Amino acid sequence: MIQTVRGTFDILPDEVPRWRLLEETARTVFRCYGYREIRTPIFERTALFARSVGEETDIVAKEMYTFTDRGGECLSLRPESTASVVRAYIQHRMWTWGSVVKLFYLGPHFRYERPQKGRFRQFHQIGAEAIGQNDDPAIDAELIEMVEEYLDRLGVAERELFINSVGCSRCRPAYVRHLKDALSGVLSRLCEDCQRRYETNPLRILDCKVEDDQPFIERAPALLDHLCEACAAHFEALRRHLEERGIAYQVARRLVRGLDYYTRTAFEITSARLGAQNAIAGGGRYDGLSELLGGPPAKGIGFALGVERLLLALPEDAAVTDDAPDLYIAYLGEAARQEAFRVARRLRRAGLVVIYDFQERKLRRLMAQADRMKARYALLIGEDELAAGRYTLRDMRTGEQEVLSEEALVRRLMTSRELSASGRR
RNA sequence: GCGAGCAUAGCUCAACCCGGUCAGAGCACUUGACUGUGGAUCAAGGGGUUGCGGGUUCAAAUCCCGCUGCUCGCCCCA
Repeated sequence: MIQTVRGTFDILPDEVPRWRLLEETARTVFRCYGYREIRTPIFERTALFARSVGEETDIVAKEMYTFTDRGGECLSLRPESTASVVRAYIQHRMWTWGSVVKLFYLGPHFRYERPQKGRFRQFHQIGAEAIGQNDDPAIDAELIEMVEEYLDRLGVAERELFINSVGCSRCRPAYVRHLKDALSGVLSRLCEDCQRRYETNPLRILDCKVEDDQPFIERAPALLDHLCEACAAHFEALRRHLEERGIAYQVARRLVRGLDYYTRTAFEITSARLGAQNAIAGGGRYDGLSELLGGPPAKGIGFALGVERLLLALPEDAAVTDDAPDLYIAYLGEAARQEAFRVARRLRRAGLVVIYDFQERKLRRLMAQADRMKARYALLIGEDELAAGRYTLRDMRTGEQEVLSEEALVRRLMTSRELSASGRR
C-alpha cells in the first residue's frame, strides 16, 4: 500500500478546524496591523535560496528538495519564504507602493530533515515581512507586538519572548574575530560540534547546549557589548518601544539566528508546552537582503511561525468541528426518497447543511445516525407525510415534533438563528 | 548524518519476560431484540498472512538476525 512519504501527513477533516482557526486568526490580526497577504510560488530557482539563506547553512547545504526540471533549470521547493517575499518586492518594484510594504504569507514549506516532534519535511509556516527604506525600531516592536497579539488571541500559554541584536555588516565581522580569538585558547576543550562551528559559523557556538561548554561560552565576549554605535542605539530604542507597549521580554545575549541574512534585531518565542523543538516563532531584521538579491537598498524585518508547533501549544478546546448538519432527512420508501432529494436541494440552495442516507434503512437507524452526526433537526418523510403533503420536523435537542407544509418548513428553518444560513456563513 | 525505543483488528491496547490454552478486549462499523422515531442496554456478525524476510524449535505474536517503517532525542531550525 502506498502511504504518505516520510515527514508528511494528511490533515483529516476533524483536524481541519484547528488549522483554519490558526489561518483565519492570522489573517484577521495581521490585517489590523496593515499587513496584506502575498502568495509566492512553492518552488523557485535554487540560486535564490543559496544566495539569501546562505550556501553554508544546513538548510541549503543538505536540506533542500532540489531538482532539475525538463528545461534544465535548477529549482528548489521553498525551505522558507523570506527570500521569496524579498524577491517579489524587487521583481514588482514594491518600493513604489510606499515607504514600508507590509506583507504576510502562510503555507507549506519543505526541508529534508529527520522528522521528530514538531518537525516535518513538509511543514507549514505563517510569517510576515515589513520591507522598505525605513528601519525604525518601532517597526520591529510593532511586528513583535503583532505576533504576541496573535498568540494571545489563540490562547497559547507558557510563552517567553527573547530578543537580541546580532549587529550589522560593519560590527559583526569584528566581533566574530574577537570571539574566535577569545575561544582559540580553549578550542580543544569544547565539544566536537563547537569545534566545527568555530570554522563554519562561530556565532552558533553561543547557542551550544552542551553542559561542559557553558563555562567557556559564559566567559566569551558577548555580541551586545561589541555592537557599533548605530546598532547599539537601534537595540536600545527597540527595548524602549517594547516596554512602552507593555511587552515582556528577556534579553538573550546568546540568541543568534541560523540564516545568514539576519542583522540587528533577532527574536524568538518559545513555549514550554512543546518539547525539544521549543521555538514556536522566530524572526529578525535583514537589512542587506534586497541588495544581496540584486535589488535596491532596502531594510526589512520579518518573522516566521511554525504551524505544527503552534498546534502542539494550542489549547485542546481551541476549535470544534462545525460541520454538523442543520437537517437530517429520514425518508421511507422510493417515492419519499425522491421527495427528500427535492427538499434537500431547495434547502441547500438556501445555504443549509442537509444530509440524508442513500440506503434504505429502518427509521430507528436513521434517527440514530442523525443523532450521531449531531444534526440539529430531523425531517421525516414517509407514507403519512406523502399522503398529507406535510412533513414531520423533529427538534433533535428537545424531541419536539411538528407537522409542517413545505413552505412553513422552509420559513421555519430559514428564520432559525442557530442554523448555517443565518449564522456562520 | 548519529543515538535510543517501538511495530498485534479502522482506532486504543492485552497476550511477549517464563515459546504450546483455535490471536483477545474496549471503541467504531453492520444486524437483531424494538412493524414509523436518536442518545441506554443486551446479543450476534464482518474485519488480523501478529510490519516484511530469514533462522532456532516438534511448536514462534512470543527467542535470534537482517530489512523497512514510525516515535523520541542529537544536529539544525519555525
